[in-house]
Amino acid sequence: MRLAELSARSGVSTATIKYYLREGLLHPGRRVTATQAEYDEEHLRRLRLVRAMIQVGRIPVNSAREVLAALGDDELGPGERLGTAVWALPHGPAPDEADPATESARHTADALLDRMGWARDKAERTERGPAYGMLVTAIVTLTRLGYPCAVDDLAPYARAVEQIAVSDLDVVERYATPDEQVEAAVALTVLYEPVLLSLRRLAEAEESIRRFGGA
Amino acid sequence: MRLAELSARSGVSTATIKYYLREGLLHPGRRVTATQAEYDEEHLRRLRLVRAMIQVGRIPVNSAREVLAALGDDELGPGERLGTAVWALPHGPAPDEADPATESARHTADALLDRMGWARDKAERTERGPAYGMLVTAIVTLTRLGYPCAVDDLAPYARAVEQIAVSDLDVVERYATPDEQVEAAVALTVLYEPVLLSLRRLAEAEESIRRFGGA
DNA sequence: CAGTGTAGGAGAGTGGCACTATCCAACTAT
DNA sequence: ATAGTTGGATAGTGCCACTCTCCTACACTG
Repeated sequence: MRLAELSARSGVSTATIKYYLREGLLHPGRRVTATQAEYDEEHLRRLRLVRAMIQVGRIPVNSAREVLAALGDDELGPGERLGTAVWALPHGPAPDEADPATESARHTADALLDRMGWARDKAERTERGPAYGMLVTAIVTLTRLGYPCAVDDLAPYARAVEQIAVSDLDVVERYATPDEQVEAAVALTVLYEPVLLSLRRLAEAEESIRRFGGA
Repeated sequence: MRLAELSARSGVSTATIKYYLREGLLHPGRRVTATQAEYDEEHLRRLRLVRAMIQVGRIPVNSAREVLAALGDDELGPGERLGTAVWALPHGPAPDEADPATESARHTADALLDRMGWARDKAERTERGPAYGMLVTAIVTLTRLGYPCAVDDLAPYARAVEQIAVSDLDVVERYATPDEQVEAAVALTVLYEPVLLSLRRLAEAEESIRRFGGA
């Protein structure tokens, strides 16, 4: 298929596809002549994943490129591919070590992880990815704003996401090959975030009405 | 306190504070002379909330202004204030009704809400806020990308967020006055989102290693 | 095979947004 | 007195995801 058809079938403008090609988010098509190229279903799938990451996941183009590079890196084993890809997913700023509040936030985070039995030692926590840093940063912010976030406040969240993780991995395991599993893991991590956030708001609205009544 | 001190105590540059004043995110200070104004603890608190919404919640300035307007609107009762504020929180595009996939996505969402016993009729679902639309849009995207999201795939998420909502509302109820409760509800909705997302990634990493082993 | 239209590559341009730099008149501290 | 600071107004900056323009090389049509 030609660029125009790729555009029609994906709903993405040709100009934007050209931009993605330039940015290295899409492999160039098979050159048919000096000025024409042929694209296939693989390009379409890739393009949809790119759109999902950028539009749904609000992932910057640079990060998306890194994620895709990790997904397609045949040098790495499945586990490394997944780790590298998820590592490249956007995460806020690392905690500010100069801020004394970071120290106690880290303490809170560690206490929570201990209680949950996750990532038992310090090395695992920092090496496993940026999520631990994201959590510490979030706790610092909450504390600075005067909102409570002791271990007891966070524990219900941790227990809830534990169930979610089980469900996520069940879905991933439905895929046959490691390659598919890795891609699915990245896609589902990103794509279920809006599901999670919107369901949380719905659940809050429901619970709020249950407690305080309508109006 | 003067603008410079407000800046020092909040860690926000004077230039940015001036920008927020201009944009109506902060009430102007009490004018002392023609060229000087006095700010108080209330301004500091408001400024921190603004920073949290914009930096942590990535809420656009325009939306933040609407949220703050709702919070401070004395014409409304507490329930309405909360509803209006949460409504103004950012949400992706509304579902594209022209797309036939929207129809079946809505069906999936409805089935999920029925199973959970949330927002029993159609009117409630659309009037309660944009979260229902967010959910439908997310389901459409997942389906288009070929990822499963039947009711059975979503139900674990819904059950998990149900627990989270209970915990959230427990926190809100710790606050004494309705005013504080409304502000806390908005702040916690926004500020716990990064906590939720980072914990989910940690839990996924943990579960992934549990199933597939390290490396 | 001429004519007309389209494909696709390259680079510059656009628009939105969250700031930020500059200027200036009015004030404050010494 | 005078040097520095304050705060308001305005214009500018930097980033980023596109998007527009131009141009040449083709591909169909008669």
